[in-house]
Amino acid sequence: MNIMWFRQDLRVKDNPALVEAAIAGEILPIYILDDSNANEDKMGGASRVWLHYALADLNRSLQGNLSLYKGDAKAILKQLCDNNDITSAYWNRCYEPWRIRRDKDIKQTLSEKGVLVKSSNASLLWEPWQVLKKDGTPYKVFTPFYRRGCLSAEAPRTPLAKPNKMTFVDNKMPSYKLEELGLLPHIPWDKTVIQHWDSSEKGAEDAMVTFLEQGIRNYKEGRNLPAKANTSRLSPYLHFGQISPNQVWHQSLNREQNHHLETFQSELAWREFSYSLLYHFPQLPRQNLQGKFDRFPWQWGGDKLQAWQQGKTGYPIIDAGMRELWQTGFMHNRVRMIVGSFLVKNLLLHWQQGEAWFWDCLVDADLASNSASWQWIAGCGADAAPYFRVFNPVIQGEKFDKTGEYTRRFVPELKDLPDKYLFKPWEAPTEVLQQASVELGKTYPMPIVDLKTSREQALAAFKALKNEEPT
DNA sequence: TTTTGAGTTGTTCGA
DNA sequence: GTCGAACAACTCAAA
Repeated sequence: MNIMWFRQDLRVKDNPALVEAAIAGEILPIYILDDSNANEDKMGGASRVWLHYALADLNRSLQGNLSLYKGDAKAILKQLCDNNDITSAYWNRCYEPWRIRRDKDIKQTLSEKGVLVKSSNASLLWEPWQVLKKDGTPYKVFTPFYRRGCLSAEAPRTPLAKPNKMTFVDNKMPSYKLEELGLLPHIPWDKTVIQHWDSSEKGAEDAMVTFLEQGIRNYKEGRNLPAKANTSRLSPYLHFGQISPNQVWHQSLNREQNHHLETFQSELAWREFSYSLLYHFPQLPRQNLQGKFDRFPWQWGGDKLQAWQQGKTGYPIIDAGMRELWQTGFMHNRVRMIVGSFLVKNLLLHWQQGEAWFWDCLVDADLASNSASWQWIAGCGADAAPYFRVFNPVIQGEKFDKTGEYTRRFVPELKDLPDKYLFKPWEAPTEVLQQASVELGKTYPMPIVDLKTSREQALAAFKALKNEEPT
Protein backbone atom coordinates (compact mmCIF):
# COMPACT_ATOMS: atom_id res chain seq x y z
CA MET A 1 0.00 0.00 0.00
CA ASN A 2 0.98 3.64 -0.57
CA ILE A 3 1.10 6.54 1.82
CA MET A 4 -0.31 9.81 0.55
CA TRP A 5 1.04 12.41 2.94
CA PHE A 6 -1.09 15.57 2.73
CA ARG A 7 0.61 18.76 3.87
CA GLN A 8 0.03 22.16 2.22
CA ASP A 9 -2.01 20.56 -0.56
CA LEU A 10 -5.38 19.88 1.07
CA ARG A 11 -7.28 19.15 -2.12
CA VAL A 12 -8.21 16.24 -4.34
CA LYS A 13 -8.21 18.14 -7.65
CA ASP A 14 -4.92 18.97 -9.35
CA ASN A 15 -2.94 17.08 -6.75
CA PRO A 16 0.11 15.48 -8.45
CA ALA A 17 1.10 13.31 -5.48
CA LEU A 18 -2.42 12.00 -5.02
CA VAL A 19 -2.59 11.12 -8.71
CA GLU A 20 0.66 9.19 -8.39
CA ALA A 21 -0.51 7.39 -5.28
CA ALA A 22 -3.80 6.44 -6.94
CA ILE A 23 -1.94 4.99 -9.93
CA ALA A 24 0.40 3.09 -7.62
CA GLY A 25 -2.52 1.27 -5.98
CA GLU A 26 -4.15 1.25 -2.55
CA ILE A 27 -3.89 4.56 -0.74
CA LEU A 28 -3.34 5.35 2.93
CA PRO A 29 -3.98 9.11 3.18
CA ILE A 30 -2.54 10.89 6.23
CA TYR A 31 -2.03 14.35 7.70
CA ILE A 32 0.51 15.08 10.45
CA LEU A 33 0.34 18.16 12.66
CA ASP A 34 4.08 18.55 13.16
CA ASP A 35 4.70 21.20 15.80
CA SER A 36 7.81 19.50 17.08
CA ASN A 37 9.91 20.39 14.04
CA ALA A 38 8.48 23.85 13.38
CA ASN A 39 10.15 25.61 16.31
CA GLU A 40 9.47 29.34 15.99
CA ASP A 41 7.53 28.81 12.78
CA LYS A 42 4.72 26.93 14.54
CA MET A 43 1.38 27.68 12.93
CA GLY A 44 -0.53 30.62 14.38
CA GLY A 45 -3.98 30.61 15.96
CA ALA A 46 -6.07 31.70 12.98
CA SER A 47 -4.28 29.29 10.65
CA ARG A 48 -5.06 26.41 13.01
CA VAL A 49 -8.74 27.23 12.90
CA TRP A 50 -8.67 27.26 9.13
CA LEU A 51 -6.73 24.01 9.09
CA HIS A 52 -9.33 22.35 11.32
CA TYR A 53 -12.11 22.95 8.82
CA ALA A 54 -9.90 22.29 5.81
CA LEU A 55 -9.02 18.86 7.20
CA ALA A 56 -12.66 18.10 7.90
CA ASP A 57 -13.47 18.94 4.30
CA LEU A 58 -10.58 16.91 2.90
CA ASN A 59 -11.61 13.95 5.00
CA ARG A 60 -15.10 14.13 3.48
CA SER A 61 -13.57 14.19 -0.01
CA LEU A 62 -11.67 11.03 0.92
CA GLN A 63 -14.82 9.31 2.22
CA GLY A 64 -13.61 9.51 5.81
CA ASN A 65 -10.31 7.75 5.17
CA LEU A 66 -7.89 10.49 6.23
CA SER A 67 -5.73 9.40 9.18
CA LEU A 68 -4.66 12.22 11.47
CA TYR A 69 -1.53 12.41 13.61
CA LYS A 70 0.37 14.93 15.64
CA GLY A 71 4.03 14.96 16.58
CA ASP A 72 7.36 14.40 14.89
CA ALA A 73 6.64 13.48 11.29
CA LYS A 74 9.63 11.18 10.90
CA ALA A 75 8.77 9.10 13.95
CA ILE A 76 5.14 8.82 12.87
CA LEU A 77 6.00 7.80 9.33
CA LYS A 78 8.39 5.16 10.61
CA GLN A 79 5.70 3.74 12.88
CA LEU A 80 3.22 3.75 10.01
CA CYS A 81 5.64 1.70 7.94
CA ASP A 82 6.19 -0.70 10.87
CA ASN A 83 2.45 -1.21 11.37
CA ASN A 84 1.44 -1.47 7.73
CA ASP A 85 2.78 -3.01 4.57
CA ILE A 86 4.01 0.20 2.93
CA THR A 87 5.74 0.09 -0.43
CA SER A 88 5.82 3.78 -1.31
CA ALA A 89 5.11 7.27 -0.02
CA TYR A 90 3.97 10.28 -2.02
CA TRP A 91 3.86 13.93 -1.10
CA ASN A 92 3.96 17.40 -2.59
CA ARG A 93 6.89 19.63 -1.79
CA CYS A 94 6.92 22.38 0.85
CA TYR A 95 9.43 25.21 0.82
CA GLU A 96 9.79 26.46 4.39
CA PRO A 97 13.41 25.93 5.47
CA TRP A 98 12.42 23.68 8.40
CA ARG A 99 10.20 21.56 6.21
CA ILE A 100 12.88 21.20 3.54
CA ARG A 101 15.33 19.98 6.20
CA ARG A 102 12.80 17.64 7.74
CA ASP A 103 11.58 16.17 4.48
CA LYS A 104 15.07 15.52 3.19
CA ASP A 105 15.81 13.58 6.34
CA ILE A 106 12.54 11.64 6.12
CA LYS A 107 13.12 10.79 2.49
CA GLN A 108 16.47 9.27 3.35
CA THR A 109 15.10 7.36 6.32
CA LEU A 110 12.19 5.88 4.39
CA SER A 111 14.38 5.03 1.41
CA GLU A 112 16.69 3.13 3.73
CA LYS A 113 13.68 1.15 4.92
CA GLY A 114 13.02 0.19 1.30
CA VAL A 115 10.08 2.55 0.82
CA LEU A 116 9.92 4.33 -2.51
CA VAL A 117 9.54 8.08 -1.93
CA LYS A 118 8.32 10.47 -4.58
CA SER A 119 7.75 14.20 -4.16
CA SER A 120 5.99 16.51 -6.61
CA ASN A 121 5.34 20.19 -7.12
CA ALA A 122 1.80 21.18 -6.27
CA SER A 123 2.07 24.70 -4.94
CA LEU A 124 4.34 26.77 -7.16
CA LEU A 125 4.12 27.69 -10.84
CA TRP A 126 7.90 27.60 -11.12
CA GLU A 127 10.38 25.86 -8.85
CA PRO A 128 12.65 28.36 -7.06
CA TRP A 129 15.76 26.59 -8.31
CA GLN A 130 14.45 26.79 -11.84
CA VAL A 131 14.18 30.57 -12.08
CA LEU A 132 17.69 32.00 -11.93
CA LYS A 133 19.67 34.71 -13.65
CA LYS A 134 22.06 33.77 -16.42
CA ASP A 135 24.92 33.64 -13.92
CA GLY A 136 23.02 31.06 -11.87
CA THR A 137 22.22 33.32 -8.91
CA PRO A 138 18.68 34.16 -7.76
CA TYR A 139 16.83 37.31 -8.75
CA LYS A 140 16.46 40.08 -6.21
CA VAL A 141 14.23 42.37 -8.24
CA PHE A 142 10.67 41.42 -9.03
CA THR A 143 10.22 42.68 -12.58
CA PRO A 144 13.13 40.83 -14.19
CA PHE A 145 12.31 37.80 -12.02
CA TYR A 146 8.84 37.67 -13.49
CA ARG A 147 9.34 38.90 -17.06
CA ARG A 148 12.61 37.22 -17.89
CA GLY A 149 12.84 34.52 -15.28
CA CYS A 150 9.30 33.18 -15.10
CA LEU A 151 7.65 34.10 -18.38
CA SER A 152 10.55 32.87 -20.50
CA ALA A 153 10.80 29.60 -18.56
CA GLU A 154 8.73 26.52 -19.26
CA ALA A 155 5.01 27.24 -18.91
CA PRO A 156 3.39 26.04 -15.67
CA ARG A 157 1.89 22.57 -15.96
CA THR A 158 -1.82 22.33 -16.70
CA PRO A 159 -4.04 21.22 -13.79
CA LEU A 160 -4.74 17.54 -13.23
CA ALA A 161 -8.17 16.06 -12.69
CA LYS A 162 -9.20 14.38 -9.47
CA PRO A 163 -8.12 10.71 -9.66
CA ASN A 164 -11.09 8.88 -11.11
CA LYS A 165 -10.54 5.93 -8.83
CA MET A 166 -9.15 5.91 -5.31
CA THR A 167 -8.94 2.68 -3.32
CA PHE A 168 -8.40 3.14 0.38
CA VAL A 169 -7.07 0.59 2.85
CA ASP A 170 -7.46 0.08 6.57
CA ASN A 171 -4.78 1.76 8.61
CA LYS A 172 -3.55 -0.61 11.35
CA MET A 173 -2.00 2.20 13.36
CA PRO A 174 -4.40 4.15 15.60
CA SER A 175 -4.90 7.79 14.65
CA TYR A 176 -6.40 10.92 16.18
CA LYS A 177 -9.88 12.31 15.83
CA LEU A 178 -9.93 15.80 14.33
CA GLU A 179 -10.97 17.36 17.66
CA GLU A 180 -8.02 15.68 19.36
CA LEU A 181 -5.53 17.63 17.25
CA GLY A 182 -6.48 20.64 19.38
CA LEU A 183 -6.60 23.08 16.49
CA LEU A 184 -9.55 25.06 17.82
CA PRO A 185 -8.95 27.58 20.64
CA HIS A 186 -10.24 27.11 24.19
CA ILE A 187 -11.82 30.56 24.14
CA PRO A 188 -14.24 30.30 21.22
CA TRP A 189 -13.11 33.33 19.21
CA ASP A 190 -12.86 31.14 16.14
CA LYS A 191 -16.59 31.30 15.36
CA THR A 192 -16.47 34.99 14.46
CA VAL A 193 -13.47 34.46 12.20
CA ILE A 194 -14.60 31.36 10.38
CA GLN A 195 -18.13 32.62 9.68
CA HIS A 196 -16.60 34.93 7.06
CA TRP A 197 -15.28 32.01 5.04
CA ASP A 198 -16.09 28.73 3.37
CA SER A 199 -12.80 27.02 4.10
CA SER A 200 -13.37 24.02 1.82
CA GLU A 201 -11.96 22.99 -1.54
CA LYS A 202 -15.31 23.85 -3.08
CA GLY A 203 -15.15 27.23 -1.34
CA ALA A 204 -11.82 27.85 -3.04
CA GLU A 205 -13.20 27.09 -6.46
CA ASP A 206 -16.27 29.24 -5.81
CA ALA A 207 -14.05 32.14 -4.73
CA MET A 208 -11.95 31.78 -7.88
CA VAL A 209 -14.96 31.69 -10.20
CA THR A 210 -16.64 34.63 -8.49
CA PHE A 211 -13.46 36.63 -8.71
CA LEU A 212 -12.71 35.82 -12.34
CA GLU A 213 -16.27 36.65 -13.33
CA GLN A 214 -16.78 39.74 -11.21
CA GLY A 215 -13.91 41.18 -9.16
CA ILE A 216 -11.43 40.99 -12.03
CA ARG A 217 -13.46 43.40 -14.16
CA ASN A 218 -12.02 46.39 -12.37
CA TYR A 219 -9.08 44.69 -10.68
CA LYS A 220 -6.27 47.08 -11.54
CA GLU A 221 -7.89 50.03 -9.79
CA GLY A 222 -10.44 48.28 -7.58
CA ARG A 223 -7.87 46.06 -5.89
CA ASN A 224 -6.68 49.13 -3.98
CA LEU A 225 -10.11 49.93 -2.54
CA PRO A 226 -10.70 47.95 0.65
CA ALA A 227 -14.47 48.49 0.58
CA LYS A 228 -14.73 46.83 -2.85
CA ALA A 229 -14.82 43.12 -3.64
CA ASN A 230 -12.16 43.41 -6.33
CA THR A 231 -9.45 41.25 -4.77
CA SER A 232 -9.43 37.48 -5.17
CA ARG A 233 -9.32 36.59 -1.46
CA LEU A 234 -7.69 33.33 -2.55
CA SER A 235 -4.65 33.63 -0.27
CA PRO A 236 -5.77 31.24 2.51
CA TYR A 237 -6.82 28.63 -0.04
CA LEU A 238 -3.51 28.96 -1.85
CA HIS A 239 -1.62 28.72 1.42
CA PHE A 240 -3.28 25.48 2.46
CA GLY A 241 -3.34 24.21 -1.09
CA GLN A 242 -7.11 23.97 -1.36
CA ILE A 243 -6.56 25.45 -4.77
CA SER A 244 -3.33 25.39 -6.74
CA PRO A 245 -1.74 28.39 -8.42
CA ASN A 246 -1.86 26.31 -11.59
CA GLN A 247 -5.65 26.09 -11.43
CA VAL A 248 -5.90 29.85 -10.95
CA TRP A 249 -3.22 30.63 -13.54
CA HIS A 250 -4.80 28.52 -16.25
CA GLN A 251 -8.32 29.67 -15.48
CA SER A 252 -7.13 33.24 -15.85
CA LEU A 253 -5.29 32.48 -19.10
CA ASN A 254 -8.46 30.90 -20.49
CA ARG A 255 -10.08 34.30 -20.54
CA GLU A 256 -9.60 37.16 -22.94
CA GLN A 257 -6.44 38.90 -21.77
CA ASN A 258 -6.55 42.51 -20.65
CA HIS A 259 -4.59 44.66 -18.22
CA HIS A 260 -6.73 43.57 -15.28
CA LEU A 261 -5.89 39.91 -15.85
CA GLU A 262 -2.24 40.71 -16.44
CA THR A 263 -2.07 42.64 -13.19
CA PHE A 264 -3.63 39.72 -11.35
CA GLN A 265 -1.21 37.24 -12.94
CA SER A 266 1.70 39.36 -11.78
CA GLU A 267 0.24 39.23 -8.26
CA LEU A 268 0.38 35.44 -8.46
CA ALA A 269 4.00 35.91 -9.52
CA TRP A 270 4.67 37.97 -6.38
CA ARG A 271 3.80 34.88 -4.42
CA GLU A 272 6.35 32.99 -6.48
CA PHE A 273 8.91 35.74 -5.89
CA SER A 274 8.41 35.48 -2.12
CA TYR A 275 8.95 31.73 -2.26
CA SER A 276 12.06 32.20 -4.35
CA LEU A 277 13.43 34.67 -1.80
CA LEU A 278 12.67 32.32 1.09
CA TYR A 279 14.24 29.39 -0.72
CA HIS A 280 17.44 31.18 -1.65
CA PHE A 281 17.63 33.31 1.53
CA PRO A 282 16.29 31.04 4.27
CA GLN A 283 17.10 33.65 6.92
CA LEU A 284 14.34 35.85 5.44
CA PRO A 285 11.89 35.42 8.36
CA ARG A 286 14.44 36.29 11.06
CA GLN A 287 17.09 38.57 9.58
CA ASN A 288 17.09 41.79 7.63
CA LEU A 289 17.93 40.94 4.05
CA GLN A 290 19.94 44.15 3.90
CA GLY A 291 22.42 43.78 6.73
CA LYS A 292 22.86 47.49 7.35
CA PHE A 293 19.35 47.56 8.80
CA ASP A 294 20.66 45.55 11.76
CA ARG A 295 21.73 48.93 13.13
CA PHE A 296 18.35 50.60 12.62
CA PRO A 297 16.99 51.79 15.99
CA TRP A 298 13.74 49.85 15.82
CA GLN A 299 12.07 49.39 19.18
CA TRP A 300 10.42 46.41 20.81
CA GLY A 301 7.15 46.11 22.70
CA GLY A 302 5.35 48.71 24.74
CA ASP A 303 1.95 50.41 24.80
CA LYS A 304 2.16 51.53 21.20
CA LEU A 305 2.56 48.00 19.93
CA GLN A 306 -0.48 47.00 21.95
CA ALA A 307 -2.52 49.91 20.62
CA TRP A 308 -1.58 48.89 17.08
CA GLN A 309 -2.53 45.27 17.68
CA GLN A 310 -5.86 46.20 19.22
CA GLY A 311 -6.80 48.76 16.60
CA LYS A 312 -6.68 51.68 19.02
CA THR A 313 -4.07 53.96 17.47
CA GLY A 314 -6.42 56.89 16.91
CA TYR A 315 -5.88 56.67 13.15
CA PRO A 316 -9.15 55.34 11.73
CA ILE A 317 -7.82 53.56 8.64
CA ILE A 318 -5.17 51.80 10.74
CA ASP A 319 -7.68 50.80 13.38
CA ALA A 320 -10.14 49.59 10.74
CA GLY A 321 -7.47 47.34 9.25
CA MET A 322 -6.30 45.92 12.56
CA ARG A 323 -9.88 45.18 13.56
CA GLU A 324 -10.65 43.59 10.22
CA LEU A 325 -7.70 41.32 10.90
CA TRP A 326 -8.90 40.44 14.38
CA GLN A 327 -12.49 39.84 13.36
CA THR A 328 -12.07 38.06 10.04
CA GLY A 329 -8.54 36.63 10.02
CA PHE A 330 -7.81 38.70 6.94
CA MET A 331 -6.86 42.22 5.93
CA HIS A 332 -7.17 43.90 2.57
CA ASN A 333 -3.82 44.22 0.81
CA ARG A 334 -3.83 48.02 0.58
CA VAL A 335 -4.55 48.28 4.30
CA ARG A 336 -1.79 45.75 5.12
CA MET A 337 0.67 48.18 3.56
CA ILE A 338 -0.74 51.14 5.46
CA VAL A 339 -0.66 49.45 8.87
CA GLY A 340 2.78 48.00 8.11
CA SER A 341 4.27 51.33 7.15
CA PHE A 342 2.71 52.86 10.27
CA LEU A 343 4.19 50.25 12.61
CA VAL A 344 7.67 50.42 11.16
CA LYS A 345 7.99 54.07 10.14
CA ASN A 346 5.70 55.99 12.50
CA LEU A 347 5.86 53.86 15.62
CA LEU A 348 9.46 52.83 14.83
CA LEU A 349 8.74 49.29 16.01
CA HIS A 350 10.62 46.34 14.56
CA TRP A 351 8.91 44.72 11.59
CA GLN A 352 9.26 41.29 13.19
CA GLN A 353 6.60 42.25 15.73
CA GLY A 354 4.23 43.06 12.89
CA GLU A 355 5.17 39.83 11.20
CA ALA A 356 4.54 37.86 14.38
CA TRP A 357 1.12 39.45 14.93
CA PHE A 358 0.07 38.81 11.34
CA TRP A 359 1.40 35.27 11.65
CA ASP A 360 -0.91 34.60 14.57
CA CYS A 361 -3.99 36.42 13.27
CA LEU A 362 -4.09 35.78 9.53
CA VAL A 363 -5.88 32.76 8.11
CA ASP A 364 -3.56 33.12 5.11
CA ALA A 365 -0.36 33.39 7.20
CA ASP A 366 2.41 32.18 4.94
CA LEU A 367 6.06 32.20 5.90
CA ALA A 368 7.30 33.28 2.47
CA SER A 369 4.72 35.97 1.71
CA ASN A 370 4.53 37.31 5.25
CA SER A 371 8.24 37.73 5.82
CA ALA A 372 9.03 38.98 2.31
CA SER A 373 6.24 41.54 2.53
CA TRP A 374 7.19 42.82 5.98
CA GLN A 375 10.79 43.23 4.86
CA TRP A 376 9.56 45.04 1.80
CA ILE A 377 7.47 47.57 3.71
CA ALA A 378 10.23 48.04 6.30
CA GLY A 379 12.65 48.87 3.52
CA CYS A 380 15.16 46.19 4.48
CA GLY A 381 14.07 43.53 2.00
CA ALA A 382 14.59 42.69 -1.66
CA ASP A 383 13.40 45.28 -4.12
CA ALA A 384 12.29 47.32 -1.13
CA ALA A 385 10.52 50.64 -1.14
CA PRO A 386 12.85 53.65 -0.92
CA TYR A 387 13.24 54.81 2.64
CA PHE A 388 11.47 58.11 2.09
CA ARG A 389 8.28 56.32 1.12
CA VAL A 390 6.20 56.67 4.26
CA PHE A 391 2.47 56.10 3.98
CA ASN A 392 0.32 58.83 5.48
CA PRO A 393 -2.74 57.11 7.03
CA VAL A 394 -4.93 60.19 6.60
CA ILE A 395 -4.17 60.61 2.90
CA GLN A 396 -4.33 56.88 2.27
CA GLY A 397 -7.75 56.73 3.91
CA GLU A 398 -9.09 59.67 1.93
CA LYS A 399 -7.69 58.29 -1.27
CA PHE A 400 -8.59 54.62 -1.07
CA ASP A 401 -11.66 54.65 1.19
CA LYS A 402 -13.19 57.84 -0.14
CA THR A 403 -16.71 57.13 1.03
CA GLY A 404 -15.50 55.75 4.36
CA GLU A 405 -17.47 52.55 3.84
CA TYR A 406 -14.62 50.28 4.94
CA THR A 407 -13.54 52.42 7.87
CA ARG A 408 -17.08 52.84 9.18
CA ARG A 409 -17.64 49.08 8.90
CA PHE A 410 -14.80 48.27 11.28
CA VAL A 411 -14.72 51.44 13.40
CA PRO A 412 -18.44 51.90 14.01
CA GLU A 413 -17.91 54.42 16.82
CA LEU A 414 -16.98 56.91 14.08
CA LYS A 415 -19.79 56.03 11.70
CA ASP A 416 -21.63 59.32 12.14
CA LEU A 417 -18.59 61.51 11.53
CA PRO A 418 -18.76 63.33 8.20
CA ASP A 419 -16.34 62.18 5.48
CA LYS A 420 -14.34 65.37 5.89
CA TYR A 421 -13.16 64.37 9.37
CA LEU A 422 -13.47 60.59 9.25
CA PHE A 423 -9.73 60.02 8.81
CA LYS A 424 -8.66 62.83 11.15
CA PRO A 425 -11.23 63.11 13.93
CA TRP A 426 -8.87 65.18 16.09
CA GLU A 427 -9.31 68.04 13.62
CA ALA A 428 -13.09 68.01 13.84
CA PRO A 429 -14.75 70.97 15.60
CA THR A 430 -16.28 70.18 18.98
CA GLU A 431 -19.86 70.45 17.73
CA VAL A 432 -19.16 68.05 14.85
CA LEU A 433 -17.75 65.50 17.30
CA GLN A 434 -20.72 65.99 19.61
CA GLN A 435 -23.19 65.54 16.80
CA ALA A 436 -21.49 62.26 15.86
CA SER A 437 -21.39 61.15 19.51
CA VAL A 438 -17.61 60.96 19.41
CA GLU A 439 -15.65 61.82 22.52
CA LEU A 440 -11.96 61.71 21.75
CA GLY A 441 -9.99 59.90 24.40
CA LYS A 442 -13.18 58.13 25.56
CA THR A 443 -15.23 56.61 22.74
CA TYR A 444 -12.27 56.74 20.35
CA PRO A 445 -8.57 57.27 21.15
CA MET A 446 -6.49 60.34 20.46
CA PRO A 447 -3.66 59.63 17.96
CA ILE A 448 -0.83 57.80 19.72
CA VAL A 449 1.86 59.55 17.66
CA ASP A 450 2.14 62.75 15.70
CA LEU A 451 2.40 61.96 11.99
CA LYS A 452 4.73 64.78 11.06
CA THR A 453 7.28 64.39 13.81
CA SER A 454 7.30 60.60 13.71
CA ARG A 455 7.79 60.69 9.95
CA GLU A 456 10.72 63.07 10.32
CA GLN A 457 12.20 60.85 13.03
CA ALA A 458 12.02 57.83 10.76
CA LEU A 459 13.58 59.69 7.84
CA ALA A 460 16.39 60.91 10.08
CA ALA A 461 17.05 57.39 11.34
CA PHE A 462 17.18 56.05 7.79
CA LYS A 463 19.47 58.84 6.75
CA ALA A 464 21.82 58.15 9.66
CA LEU A 465 21.92 54.50 8.64
CA LYS A 466 22.97 55.46 5.16
CA ASN A 467 25.71 57.80 6.35
CA GLU A 468 27.21 55.39 8.83
CA GLU A 469 30.43 53.70 7.90
CA PRO A 470 29.86 50.12 6.87
CA THR A 471 30.96 47.75 9.62
C1' DT B 1 34.83 44.50 -17.24
C1' DT B 2 32.25 48.38 -17.95
C1' DT B 3 28.28 50.68 -18.94
C1' DT B 4 23.55 51.61 -19.02
C1' DG B 5 18.83 51.59 -17.75
C1' DA B 6 15.58 50.53 -14.46
C1' DG B 7 13.40 49.69 -10.03
C1' DT B 8 4.95 47.49 -7.03
C1' DT B 9 2.04 50.06 -4.20
C1' DG B 10 4.34 57.67 -1.61
C1' DT B 11 4.46 62.43 0.26
C1' DT B 12 5.54 67.10 0.31
C1' DC B 13 6.54 71.39 -1.49
C1' DG B 14 6.37 75.05 -4.54
C1' DA B 15 4.86 76.88 -8.88
C1' DG C 1 -6.93 72.21 -7.40
C1' DT C 2 -3.14 70.29 -10.23
C1' DC C 3 1.43 69.14 -11.62
C1' DG C 4 6.37 68.18 -11.59
C1' DA C 5 10.33 67.81 -8.96
C1' DA C 6 12.72 66.41 -4.99
C1' DC C 7 13.54 62.97 -1.79
C1' DA C 8 19.33 59.79 -2.25
C1' DA C 9 21.86 57.50 -4.20
C1' DC C 10 22.24 52.43 -4.77
C1' DT C 11 21.78 47.95 -6.41
C1' DC C 12 20.43 44.91 -9.68
C1' DA C 13 20.32 42.87 -14.30
C1' DA C 14 21.84 42.47 -18.71
C1' DA C 15 24.23 43.89 -22.79
